[in-house]
Amino acid sequence: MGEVRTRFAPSPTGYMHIGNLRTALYAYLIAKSNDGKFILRIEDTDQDRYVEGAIDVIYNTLKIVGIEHDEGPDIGGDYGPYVQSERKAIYEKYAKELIDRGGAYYCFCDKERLDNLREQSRNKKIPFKYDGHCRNLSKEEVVKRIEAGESYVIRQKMPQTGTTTFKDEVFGKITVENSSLDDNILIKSDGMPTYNFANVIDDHLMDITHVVRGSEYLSSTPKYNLLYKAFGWDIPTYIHLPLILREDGKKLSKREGDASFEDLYNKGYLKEAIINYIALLGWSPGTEEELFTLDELVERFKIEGLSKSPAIFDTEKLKWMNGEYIRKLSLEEFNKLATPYYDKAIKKAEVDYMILSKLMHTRTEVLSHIPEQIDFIDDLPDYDIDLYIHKRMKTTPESALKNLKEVYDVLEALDDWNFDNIHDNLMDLIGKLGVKNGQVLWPLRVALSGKQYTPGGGIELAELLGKEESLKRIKIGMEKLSKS
RNA sequence: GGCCCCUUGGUCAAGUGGUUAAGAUACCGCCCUUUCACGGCGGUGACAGGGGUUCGAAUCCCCUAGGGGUCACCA
Repeated sequence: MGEVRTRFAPSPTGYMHIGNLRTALYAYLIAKSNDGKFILRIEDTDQDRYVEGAIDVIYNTLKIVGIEHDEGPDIGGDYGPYVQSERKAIYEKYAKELIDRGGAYYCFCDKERLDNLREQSRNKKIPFKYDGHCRNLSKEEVVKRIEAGESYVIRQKMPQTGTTTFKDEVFGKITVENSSLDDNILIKSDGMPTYNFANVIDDHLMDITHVVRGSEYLSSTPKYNLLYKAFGWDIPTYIHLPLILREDGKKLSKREGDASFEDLYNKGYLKEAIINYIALLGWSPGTEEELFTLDELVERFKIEGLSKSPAIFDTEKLKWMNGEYIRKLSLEEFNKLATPYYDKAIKKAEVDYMILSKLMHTRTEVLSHIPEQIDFIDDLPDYDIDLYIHKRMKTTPESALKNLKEVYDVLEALDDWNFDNIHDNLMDLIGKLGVKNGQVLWPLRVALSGKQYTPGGGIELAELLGKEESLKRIKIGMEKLSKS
């Protein structure tokens, strides 16, 4: 076999949802794991759906995640142009050839007639199929009507008997009755090809060896096969991918599912985690490992590892995996990524972000969750003194008040405000009082944060908030407690 | 509805005729511990159902059920 060539052929809708990205990933992996080429082709034959800037979304996403194409509209290649709207003349030529070969025909049926047909089949409760009205027009009549300026499309002429079988690498052999195949439109009345035609022409002309796409194309693949046959072309290796479903089992939709790469990325999921996670939706390395970089995926990827059944996109697991990637970051890297989120939550207080990052690093699964975890830094929330009661710690409002006073005095006397100093002095106090750590530290943590859970304990928070603010908050705590 | 496809714990999944049916996540418990988190240890939980084939079936065949895809001058 020659060089493996795969392609990712999105239509520019301005939106890269997770399923599309995964298709791109797999196409890339199949090419790269075979030292092949990965091509980007833009399928923009639907002019009504033109979206400004949509192609940039595609470029940007691929660039961010590191899926680099070897050929494409932006970088060229030997098989261009890589934008379908620029290949109009090519499709036209092949459509004519196909007509000559008897695999297609001109059709002059207008929308009204078609709608009528559709209405009829709906009433009869049978699936709509073009009735072949124009299938056998004479050449003369066709010429005459075209010259008269009648609008036309070109339809594929499906065999009316027999079956068509094709082999898919993941789904195996699939056979359908030719009679169930509709005479699809190949060239629209605006002269543009439909996907049904363009994908076959382009895949052939661009020497695509492995066609990778979602399983929603499974049912139209026989038609494409017939096209290849009509032209006498080699049929590529088909690799249809199982769908990715939403948590409720429905197909991903951009309306509700919100599972676009962009959304996830903006929410604070790391690109490495997203790629790693979606790689595992529908593919398994066959081992127990599950953390892979893109390069490692290239190394491990095998078509045999693809599964047939659809996978549900599970945010919980993505979260966990994102946490894994965050924990792998160095403190400095984490700090850098977290800073914008700190800025969002901290407007007034002056805190050392590196100290904060030490606390947040193992406590962050998704970056966007950072602000709510540190919302107490700017403003001490108005909390209930019940917070001072901790069963296991055996703290009560009374003991809390007593120990808070002790803490206040110790901390107030501290000149050098750093973790070790705070720690040692507080521990001394605890020793002197002869109580458990929690007796002192729990009330301190509550007084400083006013929250039930915080990143870090009393000592860490004291260091973070600084002497002045810490003392102020402890005082507030004592006041609350003595009032009760 | 026709056609096509799919079906192992809540989720992702290994498994290709003989296994105590992996692992991960989630959940629960214990340990660590100044809360939480991290980390460590342990636990609950699955072959959709029914028929075959076979000495033996999660693995092969059939039926049923459930789910999905597709039936456009969209891709």
